[in-house]
Amino acid sequence: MILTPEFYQQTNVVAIARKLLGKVLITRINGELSAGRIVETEAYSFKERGCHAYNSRKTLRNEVMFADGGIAYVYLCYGIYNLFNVVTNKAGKAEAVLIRALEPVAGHDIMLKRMNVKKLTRITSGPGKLTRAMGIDRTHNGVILTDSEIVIESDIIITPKNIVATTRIGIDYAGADAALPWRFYVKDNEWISKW
DNA sequence: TAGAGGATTGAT
DNA sequence: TCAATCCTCTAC
Repeated sequence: MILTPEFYQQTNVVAIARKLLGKVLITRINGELSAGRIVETEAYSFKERGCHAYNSRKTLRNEVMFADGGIAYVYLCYGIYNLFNVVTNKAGKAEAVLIRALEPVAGHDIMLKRMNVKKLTRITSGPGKLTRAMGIDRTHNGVILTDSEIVIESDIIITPKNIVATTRIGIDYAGADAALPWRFYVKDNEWISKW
């Protein structure tokens, strides 16, 4: 079942980041279907420095974060990688969940082709890599995740004891907020970005 | 309008 | 440890 706008518009982005573990991200780009189970996420909120929209600072890039939850926020990082986020909360409350790793469940051949590799080895283990494998790029910024080329469906439930909470990656500039335990991943899963 | 830097990755 | 690479934001 496709996740509803109500799911995305809950007001606790950290809770949503936890619940997204086990869900399945599905893309149908140019008619090519691929899907992956979400095994690693990070939460970002306008309330803390790690977030592009810290202090509700609105720019051309992060504008979609200020819309109602349930759409994609895709942006270019380091000039090379597209990073895929799910916008959450209500309009005006800029929060999002970064999808950091997937476990491929369908469309393996398409992913291998997009990555230009032959073997299915950790091709979705990292935020920059999974967007390439799934065919996501900046043209998908702002698409509706409940009805578009990109959707997320509910699937298995990850029980709390199988969820690991730790600090986020690559946000040293965020000062004290870099210590927030807002990164979540499925325990012992071989597809997470780092362990 | 120029300059600095980044929610990363893979090779050295 | 370091370069690739280019868009975005900030300051002048």
